[in-house]
Amino acid sequence: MTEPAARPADPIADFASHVLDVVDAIPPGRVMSYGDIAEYLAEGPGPRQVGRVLAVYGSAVPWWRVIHSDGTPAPGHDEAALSRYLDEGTPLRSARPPVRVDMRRARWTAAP
DNA sequence: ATAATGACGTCGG
DNA sequence: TCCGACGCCATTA
Repeated sequence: MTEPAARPADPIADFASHVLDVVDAIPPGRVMSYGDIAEYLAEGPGPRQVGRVLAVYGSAVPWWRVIHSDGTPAPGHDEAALSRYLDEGTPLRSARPPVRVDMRRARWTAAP
């Protein structure tokens, strides 16, 4: 091999990859919280890092299906998110600011 | 190396 | 219901 050294495993990139994969698997009309995803991956550093991944790579996945544990969408994107929710028929507890998804009904578990 | 920041979550007032 | 304080942890200044 002409590689200078074994490619250093990038735990961060690996984590990000898994996060994006999970988000992409959330069906329309359903949502997961940052904490849910962190818990599902179970080896991730925590919910905040899930948020970081979405802040950077979120444009490539259905980011509006990832919200806070209290049902409120990502800060600064509540307007765009609401539009998606209405379109997907996501159960809402409040369709007017503060926009809130009905977590009890909309919460999705990354079922295999 | 220490401090501040951030697409979080939980608790107390 | 709304807001602030803490704890958490990678990234940035």
